[in-house]
Amino acid sequence: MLSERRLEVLRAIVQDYVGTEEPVGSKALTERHNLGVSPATVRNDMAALEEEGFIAQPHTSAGRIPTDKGYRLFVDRLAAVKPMTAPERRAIQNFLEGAVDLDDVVARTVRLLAQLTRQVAVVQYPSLTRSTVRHVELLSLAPARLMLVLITDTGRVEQRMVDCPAPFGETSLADLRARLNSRVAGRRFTDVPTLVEDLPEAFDREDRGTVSTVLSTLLETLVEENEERLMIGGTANLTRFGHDFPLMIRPVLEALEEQMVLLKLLGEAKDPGVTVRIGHENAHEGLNSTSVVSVGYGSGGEAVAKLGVVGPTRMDYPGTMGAVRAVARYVGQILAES
Amino acid sequence: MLSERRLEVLRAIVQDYVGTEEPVGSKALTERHNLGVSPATVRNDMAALEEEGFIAQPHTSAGRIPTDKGYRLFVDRLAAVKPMTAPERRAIQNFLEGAVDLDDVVARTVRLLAQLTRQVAVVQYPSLTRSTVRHVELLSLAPARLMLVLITDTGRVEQRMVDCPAPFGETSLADLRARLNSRVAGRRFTDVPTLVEDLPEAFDREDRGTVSTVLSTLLETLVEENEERLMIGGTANLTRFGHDFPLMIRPVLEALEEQMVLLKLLGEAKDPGVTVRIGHENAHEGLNSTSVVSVGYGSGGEAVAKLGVVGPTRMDYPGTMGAVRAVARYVGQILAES
DNA sequence: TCTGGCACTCGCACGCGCCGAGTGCCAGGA
DNA sequence: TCCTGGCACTCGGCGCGTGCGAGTGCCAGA
Repeated sequence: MLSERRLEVLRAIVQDYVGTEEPVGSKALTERHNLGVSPATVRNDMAALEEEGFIAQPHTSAGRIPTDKGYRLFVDRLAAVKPMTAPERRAIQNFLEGAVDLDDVVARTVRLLAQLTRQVAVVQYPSLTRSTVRHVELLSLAPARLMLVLITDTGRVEQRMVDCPAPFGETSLADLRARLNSRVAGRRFTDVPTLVEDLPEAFDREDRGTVSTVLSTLLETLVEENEERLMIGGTANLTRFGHDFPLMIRPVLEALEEQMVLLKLLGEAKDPGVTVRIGHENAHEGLNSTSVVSVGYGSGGEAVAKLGVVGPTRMDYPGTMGAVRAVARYVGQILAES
Repeated sequence: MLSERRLEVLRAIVQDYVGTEEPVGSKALTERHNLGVSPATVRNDMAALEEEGFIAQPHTSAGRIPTDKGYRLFVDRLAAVKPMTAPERRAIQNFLEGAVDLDDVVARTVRLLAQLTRQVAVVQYPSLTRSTVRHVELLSLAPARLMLVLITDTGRVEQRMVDCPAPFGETSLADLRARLNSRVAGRRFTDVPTLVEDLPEAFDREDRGTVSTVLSTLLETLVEENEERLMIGGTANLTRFGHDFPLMIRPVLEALEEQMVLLKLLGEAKDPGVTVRIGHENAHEGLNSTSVVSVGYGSGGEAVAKLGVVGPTRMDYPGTMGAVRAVARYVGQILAES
């Protein structure tokens, strides 16, 4: 129903508005893009686009700006993901390769994403529930006090204190450690509960309490949504939001401080590729004037976590999507190596 | 040289300005505080205070606002740290007690501080170099690939990958693990280098390369300023900075993103009690219009790290100092228990 | 040394008018 | 049928002048 030219006009509006941050009028459009028609024609097209809800006027007698619906159409049908250039790809790789441990990988990824996209970057730590167990370690700190250390194949390490109901001998400890590891090492975390179910039965009556306590601590660690962690960065980029930003920036900062909000935000994107949520498509009210570009990453083919950026709806979608996708790819590689 | 009343006037100015965020004039001062003198007298005092550089006028014929020097005098001589109330103290304790591991303690502390002070909170992880070793763990991931896990008495856990120059047997590994722990467990990290110096000599020639590699990885982990980590939160509070904030907020956000800047900021405060750095006293330019209130915390008497808040120079110093001190105290307790 | 009085300053809010970018509509032409 | 040039209209932004009021400095008198 929308003619080819009208789509072209929409694309031109989005591109100009993203560049100039100012409402774009019919005359400016014809001057900067050779659409082959006069401003008057463009005006008619604009009226039609406005009728359909793809663009809007901030005030009468101003230029047009894209609506969320307009950006949606642009992303879905008018824009191609812009691939990174070779030097950019090399830079990404170099930057990530120096990482010394998982925290470092995540921290570097956040900084990298923030720099590349000039937006706020969010990186989720590899999910425990979607990883496999590399090793479980038990340390005796005091006669009735243990430390449980959990290590995943993605390099993530979690530790928990365990207060035992009764003192636990060094031999029992070694036994438990060995049995635990032989059962769960290399297995997926989601399988752990059933794998250790009958473990207490292998121990003396007096040790069973402690073994159960250790196991329940282990299982608690895996409870979804407790185990998720993430890191954000590049919040200084929010200051480039626009001239009217003082009122925009606060709800965004507030939303970014809520782990739950961000996790939901990333979690909602089920798409295997890059997902874009524009303006009001985001459930959280504070993020109604932002877009979220996210993608899963993982060491193998499977995604173990998500990463993405949060920026104004008026953003360079092709470039941002390209950067996000590229970074996710390289982070996956780095994790596979470690 | 400054009479008692003039100090009283300064105190009144600081208090009013902190409350109203607006320059305060002589008339308003006499109305809100019973100084026992007329506005005209206060005006003379103000002129004197301005002469000495404690207060300033934003423009001719406006009220006065305190200068950095004025705040400094206020903090040093006119203000007492405001202790937390009993319910507040209970709330702090309750909030921190639910923490499940060190990351959680730090995360909760950041949120707590940000909420209590309504400012940006910064919490440094317990320094490795100022902690003692609880345990060193070595795991074999592949024939020539180890994972080194370092656990401190404050609950901090660091892990590193080690690529061995030669395959390393399971018995050698157990041997190294045992020797390493018997030497360093319970010792201060700063002593570790000398304690492990001659360790390679106890091993067969073929294993020495690997042992050395492990040790140098261990030592690298301890290099100061690489090993420091921190967490920040409450950046949304920056939006309460003032009406002129758009230009203020960016450099602050940028400074907060630089780990190094923050570490220096906290590191500079050598005072055993609460330290306050006001405005231009902060070396970093972006923080010239902010004040930093920080204090050391630790499980015992000794500080293992710092925490604090960053806010506008126009802040409630007594209250902020009280909150920071109280939180530090409770975090110390929590760490001592774990 | 403090106080009341007084003239002065100056930032700010308000109202006004101009300018110009941008629009919608319409009649004429391909 | 679709495009184009022309035209009248709208309205936000900007510069300017004005009045107001909070606040000041200074001075003479208690």
